[in-house]
Parts: sequence; C-alpha cells; structure tokens
Amino acid sequence: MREYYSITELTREFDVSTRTLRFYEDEGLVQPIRRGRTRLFRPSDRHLIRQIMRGKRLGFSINEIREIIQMYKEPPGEVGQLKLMIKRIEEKREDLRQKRRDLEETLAELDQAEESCVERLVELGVNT
Amino acid sequence: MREYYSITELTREFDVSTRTLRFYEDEGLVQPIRRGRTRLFRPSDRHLIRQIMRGKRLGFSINEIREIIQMYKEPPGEVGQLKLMIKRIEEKREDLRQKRRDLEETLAELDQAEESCVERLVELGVNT
DNA sequence: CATGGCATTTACGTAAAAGTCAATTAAGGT
DNA sequence: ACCTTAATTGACTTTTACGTAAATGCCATG
Repeated sequence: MREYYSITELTREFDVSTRTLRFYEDEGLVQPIRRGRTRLFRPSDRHLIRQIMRGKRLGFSINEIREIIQMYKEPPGEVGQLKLMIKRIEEKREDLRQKRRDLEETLAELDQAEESCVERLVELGVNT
Repeated sequence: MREYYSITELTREFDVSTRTLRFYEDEGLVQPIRRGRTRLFRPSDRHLIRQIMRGKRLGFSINEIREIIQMYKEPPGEVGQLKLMIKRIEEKREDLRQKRRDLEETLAELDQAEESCVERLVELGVNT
C-alpha cells in the first residue's frame, strides 16, 4: 500500500479536477496532510474520495455524502449518540432502497424501450 | 382513469412546487394542455412527472432525464435512428448498472456501520 | 540560472434547478 | 356584481458544486 498520493495522481485516477479535490478539502471531507504547502493524500483520503465519487454518482449532495461518511467512522461512545446514529443509518438505507426501486423500474422501462426498437428493426426487415 | 389533473393536485401528489412543474413545462418535459391560462395535466403528463421524479432521485440532471424520456417514446422509423437509439439506451443502462453497483456497495458499508454500532451497544451492556 | 512543470492561494464566475415575490387574472360561490 | 381563492407570469434571488484566471511558490534539469 502506497503511503502518499499527489493531488494530480488522484485527479487522474478519479477523473476530477484539482479544484474539486481542494473543494472537498475545504468542505472537510478529506484532510490530506501537508509537506510545506503541497498536499499529501493518504490511502484513507483516497478511500474517502472513492466513497465521495460513489455518493455523487448516486445523486447525493455534498452534505448527504458528509453524513454518510460520518456513518462509516468509529461509532461514538455514548449510548444516546449510538442509538441516534443507528436511526440515521436506517434512514439512509431506506433512502437507498428507494433509489434501488427507482433504478429497477427505470432499467425495466429501458429494457422495454429497447425491445420496441428491436421489434421495429425486425419489422423493417433488418438483419440483426 | 382521470382525464385531467390540476397543477396543485400534482404538486401535492409529488411534493413539488408549482414553480417546479412550470419549470418542467418550460423545459419541454411535460406539455399540459391549456383551458384559458390554466394548465390541465393529462395522465400521460402525470406519468412523465413520475418518471422525472424517479430520475431526480437517481441523480440525473434535467438533460439526462430528457434523454431518458426520449427513449420511452415511440421508436423512430428510420433504421439509422433506431440503431443509434438502441446504442444510447445501452449506454444509459450501463450507467444505471454502475449506479446499482455503487448502491450495493454503499448499502453494504452501511450494514457494516450499523453492525459496529450494535456491537458497541452490546459492549456497553445495553439491552437491545 | 533560467526554464518547465506542477502546486497553491485568492478571488471572481457560472450553470442548473429551483425558490421567492409581486402584480395580474380567472373561476367559482353567494 | 362582488368577493375570495387559486393560478399565472415575470423578474429577481439563491444554493450547490465546482470552473477559471492571475499571481506566485517549489523544485528538478539542462
């Protein structure tokens, strides 16, 4: 496992701009350490970026992503906090399950759409 | 099946503002007919709104949603167009499959996070 | 030491997707 | 006819998530 990644390495890996990664730092989503002024991203930062990108693809806002990332961290020590966190995790999961239903429905409709197209091609006597 | 829906009925059903529905009309996503100045939404418009909301929850932009909606429409008559559409549909499906992978991974991590919390509670001797 | 090539900071810009507000207008009840 | 309520329009504003440009720093290499 590499110790550090440069900002440009990560921009290439995740296909984002340096501006974006600095923006995530401003937002407190990642905390690369500094050597002088240059940022050194650790594997943990890299993993966070991976999670951020996943969240983005799923249409979560930065704030939602921040919430989700909180959930991946060490569970809190206090009982009330723990119960609260479990509740929030359950909410997010419900959110994701809704997305999954949306996703399956959309996929199904696209399947149908494609079938119509293929049928149409057959009608037109195209050799598939 | 109802013939027409008023704008406010639909704002209630989908929990959006009138501004939003008018915005979608401006964007050409729905075309309610008019009686005088008031909009009458047909079941097809209602269905479109349902699809729009689904797309939004999945993080698609208005433009992407517009593209997807195009795909649900009648397939074009020309062979080249048909093949192009099939290609685009396949692309969107790949997009959705990626989202599905993201979703499953996120769900799995949340499962793990919750488990950690529950374990923690047990350690603290909380009667679950 | 000058050149090239990333990095950084600061500051301003912008597109998307609505929200908000004010001024009208139309429709329905009494 | 009048009043109220709901709907419309248009203009302006806001938020999010970065983009972009300018000025400058750091450092390796010829």
